[in-house]
Amino acid sequence: METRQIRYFLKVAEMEHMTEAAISLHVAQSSVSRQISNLENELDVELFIREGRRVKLTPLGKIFYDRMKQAMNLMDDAKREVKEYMNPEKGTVRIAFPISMAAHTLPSIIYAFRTRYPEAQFEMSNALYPDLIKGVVNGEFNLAMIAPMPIKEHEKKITGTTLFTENIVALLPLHHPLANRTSILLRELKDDPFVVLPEGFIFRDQVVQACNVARFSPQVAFEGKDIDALKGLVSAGLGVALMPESTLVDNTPRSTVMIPLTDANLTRTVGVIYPTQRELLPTEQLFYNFLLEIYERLNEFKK
Amino acid sequence: METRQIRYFLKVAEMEHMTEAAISLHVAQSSVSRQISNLENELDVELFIREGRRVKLTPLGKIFYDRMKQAMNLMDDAKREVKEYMNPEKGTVRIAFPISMAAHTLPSIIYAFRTRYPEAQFEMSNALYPDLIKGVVNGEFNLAMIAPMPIKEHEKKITGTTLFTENIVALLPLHHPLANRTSILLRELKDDPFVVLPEGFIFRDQVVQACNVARFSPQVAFEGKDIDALKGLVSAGLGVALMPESTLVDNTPRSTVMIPLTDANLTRTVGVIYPTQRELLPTEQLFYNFLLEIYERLNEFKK
DNA sequence: ATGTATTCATGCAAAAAACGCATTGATTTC
DNA sequence: GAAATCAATGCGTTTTTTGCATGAATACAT
Repeated sequence: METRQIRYFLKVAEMEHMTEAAISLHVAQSSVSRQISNLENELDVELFIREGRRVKLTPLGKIFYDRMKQAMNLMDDAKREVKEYMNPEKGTVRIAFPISMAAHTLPSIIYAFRTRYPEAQFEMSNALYPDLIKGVVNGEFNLAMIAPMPIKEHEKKITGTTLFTENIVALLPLHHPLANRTSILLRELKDDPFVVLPEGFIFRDQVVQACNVARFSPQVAFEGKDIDALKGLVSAGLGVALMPESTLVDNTPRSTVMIPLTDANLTRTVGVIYPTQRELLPTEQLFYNFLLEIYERLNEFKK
Repeated sequence: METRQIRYFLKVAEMEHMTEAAISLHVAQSSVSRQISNLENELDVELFIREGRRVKLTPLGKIFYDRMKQAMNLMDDAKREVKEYMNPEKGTVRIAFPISMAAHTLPSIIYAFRTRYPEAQFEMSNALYPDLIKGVVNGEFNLAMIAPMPIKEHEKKITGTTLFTENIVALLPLHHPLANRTSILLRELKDDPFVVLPEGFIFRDQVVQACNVARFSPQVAFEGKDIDALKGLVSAGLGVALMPESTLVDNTPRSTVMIPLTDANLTRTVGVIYPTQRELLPTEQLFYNFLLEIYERLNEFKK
């Protein structure tokens, strides 16, 4: 069982297609086919079902995939750890975050971090809420920004810290009747069309729940698959939206206005998580400490 | 980073000797040397210090060793899991246990298990108390019998069940003044020479502590490095010993006599542990369930 | 101190493994 | 039913690994 075989296996499993996997791996299709075959021989097990011209993982193959994914992540991390050990400030931070932080929160953190450590590298990916947690648990990445902070249920496998609490605000088109107010109550929007994220996004659920607390069900007019899409929809006058305040800092779209909500508890907690079982890589540890330090000072300042 | 390199690396790290590692791996020394060198080149790091004709892990090498050990255990386990998936009853149970269970407890359990699953295989190893826990955590084995059951401190990483509670009894030479009694108090042995396990064995500490509870410090005459050695020492009349009852069942040595102790709480809990983070392999799961079932019935019967 | 025995690293040829190409047979698509 | 796509396989080529021989450095014994 050589890592080359495992790498080929993982790629084929993900693509469910040998030829494409071979292209993606920059080797001939025959090589991939043969290595997979060797692997199956060694394990004495069918990992793929050849149905017609497709290959799909068998149930057993899926189990094997999960295990190998984890093992390879472990090995890759170890490699990075060893390489970064001597000078962490030149290493790489691999971090994932929800789309809502892509525009402002993350960039400003990274900017600050790179001011102190100019040679640090970043690998970023965004993911939906459950995948952030899953990714941290199975080692796809070791750090994730997340909002809201997950609760007890995952406590055994992930550890984290709340960095700050931010307000949720309303974004209205400029010609909206309430656009001139300095603040509103959420319930005042009960008859407005809402633009929200699609099902599956945690922030959509938070919006709907907030409305329910304000004793109405939001009338969903449009769905946009990221925060910027929502902004566009509001900007076009197609509805109103709720957003975390940080996504609007320095970035309120044209023809819209941001209005604070005076409802109680209309906030979300933003934090960072990492796996309990594994240690952070040197550079990531540096970044994590940096995060805590920065936000501790910032929160202190707010008081 | 190929698994061949990692296997060579692990062996060299353990033996601190390339030539011996090569012999143990059934390859030429030059191959091992070359692969280690390749690995170091790829990682761009010194894994070993060449001091004279020895090789020792650098501090960084130690970190890498731990990571790789874990990764390889994961891969090996995955391989076994996949192979055993189809028919668990033909698979292998890898289990570790303290020496005190080597004579009676383990063999009788295994005998019973093999009566139901005649094709099951066993790989057994014994280890000191802390290594039992360490081994389960880092994946050297997935199951360990252990006594006493460890407490909270490791709760996050290991899970386990208490199987039964057994009495601790005294083993006396046949000509001992108390040898004809049907039971004694531990304190009656306060002036006797004791034979005990060496430092580092948990059961030694238990014995000493039990004596302290009986308000005396045992006078240690001899140390034997396993239970059978202790039995021999008692049999030769060199002292008295305390032992878990199960180690004497069907096996009281010649010229000795086993006497129950009437002190309260002179018992130890015997249990089985497995890692919280990983799932048991199919055959091991079978064995674990078997254990629970057997001892539940047995404990029921005792009442 | 000097010689001898070990031990790890390296050059080089042999063996083994992986690769790419071409082709086959099976299946899907139009 | 023809064309296209895909995975498997035979085969010659390339790459990698191995083993042997050797060299350099160190430890040990006398």
